[in-house]
Amino acid sequence: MAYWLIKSEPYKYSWDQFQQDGRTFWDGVRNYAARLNLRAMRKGDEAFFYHSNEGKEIVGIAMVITEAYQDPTTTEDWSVVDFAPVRPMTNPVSLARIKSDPGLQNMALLRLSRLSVQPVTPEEWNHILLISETS
DNA sequence: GCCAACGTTGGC
DNA sequence: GCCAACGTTGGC
Repeated sequence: MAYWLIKSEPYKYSWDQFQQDGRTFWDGVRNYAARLNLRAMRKGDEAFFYHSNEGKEIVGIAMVITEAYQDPTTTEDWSVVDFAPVRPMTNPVSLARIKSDPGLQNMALLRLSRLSVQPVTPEEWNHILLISETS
């Protein structure tokens, strides 16, 4: 079981919209590193749902329900993954909070800020959940 | 709105 | 295969 972080600009696709939809296919990835990460996802993996640009915080948890398949919005070789919402974070965890935490300095979110689909280590995952529950 | 970071494209 | 130019992302 692996952990991930997926980014969305809330004005394009927000956590609220995601919860209303009940499931969605994650399209629009046009970056090779992000594509590689999408294709490495397995059913049951969980991902933090992060609002970029506006909010700049982790707002919820999503689960992989269908592994990577051809992006239906293009004939080129890109993939999408189906996600369903699991639950909102107890409290959102902001980018500023992550930046200020000595234990989270190696997160891809900080080091590879432009990567829209990125792996999260189990340690980072648990640490962020703890922050969410205690802040 | 600006700009740094960085991935991609294309000329050589 | 190198690297300059360019476009995009995303924080501030």
